Amino acid sequence: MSDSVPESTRQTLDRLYEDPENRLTSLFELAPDDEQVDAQLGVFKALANEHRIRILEALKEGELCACELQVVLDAPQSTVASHLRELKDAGLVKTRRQGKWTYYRIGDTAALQLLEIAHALAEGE
Amino acid sequence: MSDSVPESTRQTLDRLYEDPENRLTSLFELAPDDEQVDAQLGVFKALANEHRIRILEALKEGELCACELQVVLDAPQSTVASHLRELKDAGLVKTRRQGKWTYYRIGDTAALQLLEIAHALAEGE
DNA sequence: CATACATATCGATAAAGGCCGTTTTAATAC
DNA sequence: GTATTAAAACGGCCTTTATCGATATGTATG
Repeated sequence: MSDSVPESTRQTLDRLYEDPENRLTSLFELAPDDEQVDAQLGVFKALANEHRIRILEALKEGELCACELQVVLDAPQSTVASHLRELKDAGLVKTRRQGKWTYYRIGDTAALQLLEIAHALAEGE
Repeated sequence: MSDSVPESTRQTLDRLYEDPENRLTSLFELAPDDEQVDAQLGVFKALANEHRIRILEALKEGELCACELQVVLDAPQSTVASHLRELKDAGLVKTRRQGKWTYYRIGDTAALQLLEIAHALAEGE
């Protein structure tokens, strides 16, 4: 495995550690597998937008249809629709169709936990 | 307050509810204040990147210097440095300078909670 | 002082994401 | 069937973010 390590890196590590070979190995072991990172990334990307955060906050109190969310966000229909699509794709909201209305609700309480923890974390700074 | 509501919205709500005026009011109350959303947004933006997630995962086990994180990420020095800057600005990591090395560590255990919850959430899909 | 090296910042380019008017689909009522 | 309305998808334009070589800054050592 150490064949893939550039010489410059090896030299750096040589200077830093008694046992560079061992340290190198443990550094590589710190990398989580791609699937896990991709999964986490999908969730955080879905949350990394003001409109989408506002949608989830609004849905705390219960389900709302897309047209109501347009009022909450004060944004055009197509804009709101695309954000709802992203939240749904990420599994953060679920939908229920009733007649011509589509109702959105929180898909997993973990989504609310994320919002709360992020809020608390930012407060603490 | 209802002066700021477009006529089209009012008409939609008229069709939907017995007491549209009341419903409109409660819809507006669903909006959290800008500061809270900004704070949450800052956290999620910082987490919405594969390299930055990998950095935090690597720091789970303890502090690492920037040069070690270059090995973990297998990315150029300037790229890693800019991600570290973002994580620091977001309060997700803290730094300690020792000689010419800068050591990075998790700034708040809430950061690790976010990673875990996001992972679990995505698994459940 | 000069040199070496770790890290930080700058800046140009490339990639990704967001916005929103328009169009299409789907459900309902007549 | 037509008309109406909610929601979804399309597509062009624009803004934001990411990348990474080059340069600057900071910190040791001789």
